[in-house]
Parts: sequence; structure tokens; C-alpha cells
Amino acid sequence: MKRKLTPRGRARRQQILDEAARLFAERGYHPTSVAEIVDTLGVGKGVFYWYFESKEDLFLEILASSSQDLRRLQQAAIGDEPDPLRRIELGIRASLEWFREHRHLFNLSQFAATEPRFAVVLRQNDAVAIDDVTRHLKEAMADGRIPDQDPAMLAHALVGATRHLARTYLYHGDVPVDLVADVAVGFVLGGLLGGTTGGVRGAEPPQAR
Amino acid sequence: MKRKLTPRGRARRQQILDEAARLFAERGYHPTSVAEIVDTLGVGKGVFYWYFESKEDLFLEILASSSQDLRRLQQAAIGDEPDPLRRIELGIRASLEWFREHRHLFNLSQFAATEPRFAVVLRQNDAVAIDDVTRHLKEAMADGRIPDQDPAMLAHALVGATRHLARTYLYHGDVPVDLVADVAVGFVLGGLLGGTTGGVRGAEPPQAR
Amino acid sequence: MKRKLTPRGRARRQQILDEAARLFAERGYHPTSVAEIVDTLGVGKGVFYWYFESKEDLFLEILASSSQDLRRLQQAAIGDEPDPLRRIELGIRASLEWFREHRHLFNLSQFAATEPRFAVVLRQNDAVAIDDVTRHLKEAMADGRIPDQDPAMLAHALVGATRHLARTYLYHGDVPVDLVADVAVGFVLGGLLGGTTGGVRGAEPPQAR
Amino acid sequence: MKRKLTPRGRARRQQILDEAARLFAERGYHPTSVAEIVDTLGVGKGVFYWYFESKEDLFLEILASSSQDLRRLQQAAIGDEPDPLRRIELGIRASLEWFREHRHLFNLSQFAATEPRFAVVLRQNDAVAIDDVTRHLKEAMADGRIPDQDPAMLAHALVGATRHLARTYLYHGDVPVDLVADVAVGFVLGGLLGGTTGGVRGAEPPQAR
DNA sequence: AATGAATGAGGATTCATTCAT
DNA sequence: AATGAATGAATCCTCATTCAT
Repeated sequence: MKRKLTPRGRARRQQILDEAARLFAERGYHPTSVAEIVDTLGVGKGVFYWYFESKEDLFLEILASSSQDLRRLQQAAIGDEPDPLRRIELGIRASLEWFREHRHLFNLSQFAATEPRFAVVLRQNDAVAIDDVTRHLKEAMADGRIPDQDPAMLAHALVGATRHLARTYLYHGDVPVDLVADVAVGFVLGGLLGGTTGGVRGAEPPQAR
Repeated sequence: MKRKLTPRGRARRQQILDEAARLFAERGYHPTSVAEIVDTLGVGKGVFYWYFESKEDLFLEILASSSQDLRRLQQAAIGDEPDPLRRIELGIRASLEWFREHRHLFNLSQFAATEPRFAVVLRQNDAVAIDDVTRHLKEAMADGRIPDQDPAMLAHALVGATRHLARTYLYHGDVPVDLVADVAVGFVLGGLLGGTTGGVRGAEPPQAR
Repeated sequence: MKRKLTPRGRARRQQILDEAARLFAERGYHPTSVAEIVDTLGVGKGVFYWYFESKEDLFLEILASSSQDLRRLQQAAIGDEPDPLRRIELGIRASLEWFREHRHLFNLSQFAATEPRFAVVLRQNDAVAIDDVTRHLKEAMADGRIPDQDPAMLAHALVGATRHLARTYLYHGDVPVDLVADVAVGFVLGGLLGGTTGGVRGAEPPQAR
Repeated sequence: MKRKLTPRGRARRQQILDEAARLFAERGYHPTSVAEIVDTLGVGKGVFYWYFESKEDLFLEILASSSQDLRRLQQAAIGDEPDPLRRIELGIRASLEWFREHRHLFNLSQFAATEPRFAVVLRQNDAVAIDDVTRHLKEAMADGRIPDQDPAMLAHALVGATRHLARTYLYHGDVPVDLVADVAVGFVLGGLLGGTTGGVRGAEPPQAR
């Protein structure tokens, strides 16, 4: 089914990808019909099936390419920065930039998580992101920059906090990225550094584990 | 449409709620048909519409009642604890307990966020949760326990980190709650305390600990 | 299925008949569900099926009883009037009175005509009415009061004009019965008397009056 | 929803309109399912919804187009006839022709009157027909050809008589149009001319009003 | 007599996908 | 490459009717 596409064909294909992503994000995957997508573009239904195997296929492609795109940006932003914590900061800031630019995609991955056939690939994509962060964290621990803890867990905490802030303030709200980034970075780095104790300091002696 | 229900009727109704939640969570809202729900219960299709206006209505009810249930548990856990940071810790721990018990519900709110008709109520539910946390944070700031910062943003960071950890380790993984709770609490409290700086401390050498 | 009914039972039964007739007339037969009927009366569904075999059965009974009721009134009005044309006038006036009183029933017979299972009985009812009129007309012709013509056809013309006036001015409009009756009687008697010619009198000059 | 239709598409659409009208007329609107319509045509269910928004929509279109069609014929028959009474006669004769040709449509408007959503448009259609007749009657009154009376009421009486004759002798019976037309025209013109008295001439003095 | 509960066939409608042109 | 037309399984929902109590 891989077609050789003319430049014009590639443009068409991208146009469909973009429009579909927009509609899926706005109304949801299921409530958006193939008919609506092609109608919005003012083309016949045949066009859609010329470029994509199926609606599901299209959605998977949107998922994959957006996760790749985000990762590319993160890596470009990190460059060859030697300080692992600084790398994390740069990654967070780059992510937030990307999230702002592609805020409509939030809903897509949210949704993908809720149906098994999509959740699988979503999990793979996420694993890559978590891996990246985990590597930085391990290095920071090795350097003694942050206390030893399960790095994967920290990575998830970090990613969770960042995404949620992004969703709230860049997608639903419209707060300047830098402001969100400052809070995110501050919170996350604080969390990484302070993570030794499992409870409120001082209210009672920290539980040793 | 409010019906007077006999005890038997109430039981049936609850049975449908539970089974539907399970199926929605497992396969997704759209891929789960009303027919499947009633078939699973071994009853006729009419039964569903005797107890619920529509599939959508049922879903909204699941959403609402689960968010209420969670909040009830949080408040019970917090009790009249005077220390605001300790209240947050207790809230996080209670939430994680609840998440473990109701892990299948994760997908439901994930999904709800992706379609406007559901997103509306989801946002309202979430606002309540964020408000609760925000109140504690303000108090902690007034007491000088944590640095001054936008409390709502911190609340979102906190909630995001907690939920993501829960989803990862309680839903997809099967890590003991306490362990996850310790990391979550540590990360969050660290994040709250350390939030003053907007970047990596230390182009200068890392603070020894 | 003929039940022996207590007085209370008979009242209940009539209550259902009345309420159903009202709802059928207002919304149509199909759009009115048995559930709505019993809900309006504030009783359970069992009540309905205690008194009637089926929805269809109920409808047929309404049809039959209203046509009987109308005929009773007509005959009472006519009494033993010897003049056949006068009998027709009295019949028309009585009918219009009845139509005003039971205007909601118009839609029921309209509807009944559109589905075979009901049309059959409707036709029988109508045949009785047409027969009555036809008898008067034959007598009037025999007496030389009106020109000879197919009496059944005249009867239908008469009935059609009367009913349509009733529907328009007593059901949709709210004109005094007497006024409608005067026009109806005038038109109908004129029609009966003038019926000799099959076209416009007067390529020749219009008769001055 | 306006589609651009190819000639083939237009033919299909018309085919559906015709078949549906036939079935609705024969069995009634509700007892005729969309499935039956498309099955009769030997096409898939989707075809129906390609050409019509809904079953209701289709029905409304049948109603509208048939009333337009009838009116077109009436006007063509009347041409520029100067005599208003002659115009009425021509209109009646043309209508009866049309009724014979489209006798199956009788039930449709009968039915339409019984449900509010359809009754509305039916009333509008009817108003046009009554208006046409009313104009002729006013002219005839102005010319002194017929006695002064409420022209709209006469119009309704006329229309009622004509339609009822048509329904009885062209739809249920199978009498030659001309015969029915002669009776109808005779009756109606008689009715118009004789309308001065509100009661039986001679049985007793006419009631003055 | 009466109720709430249950049944399940049937109905309108949607929609991903395929086809003929 | 592209279009309008067609397919038909699947979906949500309704409703007359029956049942258990």
C-alpha cells in the first residue's frame, strides 16, 4: 500500500493528516467521521482511501509522527549539554514550547490511552520519552547531584507534572510559555532534589524506608 | 424520568453502572455497545433504558459519582489535620489508595477529556479537586512553610505528578501503594519547597547534602 | 377478555379512553405511547392491559364509540320530522354541535383512514352515516323536492362539505357553531337543489337575482 | 446537505420518492419502515440517507411537491378564463383529474393532518389552495354572480365537498372522472348560488341573522 | 387491581469502506 | 487521482407487551 507520491500527492496527504488531527482533537476521534474530514477539505471520499488504509491507520500515523516530532525538538534543544539536570530543564522547556505549538494534539494522546489498539503504540512512544529522562536522572544520581531513588518513577512524576501543567495552562489556559516553564522547572527540580524524605519534614520524623 | 426504585431496582441499576464502567474502561466508551453491557449482565436491552436515559447519561453518572467518591475519601483521610502540608500528604496518600482500588476508572476520565460534551463536566470535577489543594497551599504559604508562588499552578503540578504516577504504577504496573505514595509525596513536597528558583541551581557546583 | 367491572373499574376504563383519545388527537396515534397514557394518569402499565387487550383495541373502541355517539345525537335531533330536507338540516346542525364538543376527535378518524387495519372499521362507520343521509335524499327526490341524481354521491358531497367546514372553523378556528351551521346548511341545500346542471350556467348572461 | 446530483443520482432520488409515497399511502407512514422502502428498491439502506436527511424529511418533501404539482395543474387548466365561476369549475375538474392520477396520495395528506410536525406544513399548503378559490369567489360576488357571504367559508365548503367526492369515488371507488366532476361542479355551484338562506326554504321562514 | 421490572423485536440512523466511472 | 454512489453491519433507542409480586 505504500504509494509513490508526487509532490502534489504528498501535500494532499499532509493536508489530510493536519485536518484530521484538528478535527479529532476538537471533537474526538469517534465523533469525527471520515466524511467530515473529506468534506472539510472539499474533496471526495476516494481521496481519503487513496492516501490512507483506514481511519485507524491515519490516527496511528498522527500519533507516531507527533511523538517523533516532539522528541526531535527535545534533542535539538538539549544538544550536547553536559549537565544532566540542565538537560532535563532544557527538555522541559522545549517540550512546553512544542506543547504550546501543538496544543490541539493533547486530546489525541489522551484518547489513544483509552482504547487498547491505540494504547499499545502510545505506551511505546511514552517509553521512549521516559527512557530519555531516566538516562539523565541516572547520570545525575551517579554524579551525586540528586539523591538516589527509582529513576523511572521520578521520570514519570516529572513527565506527569509537566504535561499536566502544559495541558492546563497552554491548552485550556493561555499563559506565556516561559512562565509555565519556570514553574514546571522549579517544581520538578525541587521534587528531584527533595525526594529523600517520604513525608512532611518536621511534622514528624521522616519514615525511613 | 426520575423513577421510584425498589431495592431490587436500585441493585440492578448499580449493577449496570459497575459493569458499564468496567467495560468502558477496558475497551473504551465507543467500542462498548449498550448491547454488550446488557448481554454481559444477561438481561434484555430494555433494562438499560429503564434505568438510564442514554449511554451518554450513564457515562456522565459514572464520572460524577467517581469524582465524588474520591473526594469523600480524601476528606475523610485529612480529617481535621491542622498542618496544611501534612494535609496535602494525607490527600495524596488517600488518592493513591483510591486510585489503586478503582484503577479501571483511569481511562474513563482520560477519555472524557477528549470529547466536548464530557470534557465540560470533567473540568468541573477537576476544578473542585484543584481548589481543595490550592486552599492548603495558600495556607502553607501564609505560614511561610513554602515559598510564595502561584498556588493554582503548584496544585496542578502536584495533581499531574500524582496522577501520572498512579496511572503508571498502580494501573499499568502493580507496585505497592505505599511505595508509590512515598515517591509521590517526596517529589511533590520537594517540588513545593524548592520552587523558588526557575532553573538549575549550579552552573556553580552542586550543593552537597 | 370481557371483564365484569365494578363501578370504579368502569370509571377507570373510561378515564383511560378519554385520556388516550385526547393524547392520540393531540400528538397522533403512533407518537403516543402506552407509557405516556398511563403516566399521564399516574398509574402503572398493568392498569392499561387490565382494561384493554392492546393499544390497537383501545383505538378501535374510541372510533366505534364516537361514531355511535354522533349518530345517537343526530337521530335525537331529527326526531320524527317528516320533511326530509328539514331532517338533513337538523342532522347537519346536530353534527356540527357534536363536532364542536368533540373537536379533538377529528384527527382520530383522519388518522384511522390512513392505515388499513383501521380504515376498514372507519369505512363501516361512515357507511352508516352516508346511508342515513341517502335515505333522506331519496325521499326528497321521490317528493320532487330536489332534482334526481345519484343520492349517494350527493350524500358524500354533503358530508364532505360539512365535515371540512367543521374541521376548519370548529377545530382549528373557533367560530360560533350557529354561524358555521348556517353556511353549511345554506351551501348544502343550495347544492342539492341546484345540482341539475353539470356546468356553469351561462355562457349566457348571468341570471340577475 | 444539499448534494450535487448526477443524472443517475436524480433518478434514484425520484425513484425513492415515488416508491416511498406508494408505500406510505398503502400502509401508512409509521408502518412503513425505511428498510422496506429500500428493500423494495433492492438497494442498501445507506442509499436512503444519501438522498434524504430522514424519513420525516422525505415525507415532507412528498407533501410539498404534490401540493405544488396539483396547483400547477389547476392554474394551467384555468388559464386566463375571465369568468370566475367558470374558473372554479375548471379548477374543480382539473383537481379531480389530478386526484384520479394521484389517488394514492390521499392518505398522505390525511395522515399529515394528524401529527403536529406535519400538520403545520399541510396547513400552509392548504392555505394556498383556499386563497386561490377565495379570490375567484370574491370576484364573483363583486360581479353579483353569487350572493355575498364569507368567501373563505364557501371556499372551504367547496374544497371539502370536492375532496370528499374524489376520495370516495376516485380513490375507493372507480367512477369515471367526468361523472364525479359533473356532480361536484353541480353541487358546488348550486351551493354557491343558493347560499342565501340559512335553512330549508319553505319548511319555515329562514332565520335572519 | 395494580406496580415496577423486564423483554426483545423492530426502527431510524450512522459510517467506515468499496465500487463504478 | 478523484468523484458521487452504494453497501450493510452495527448502533442507539423505542415501545407494545408480559411477568412477578
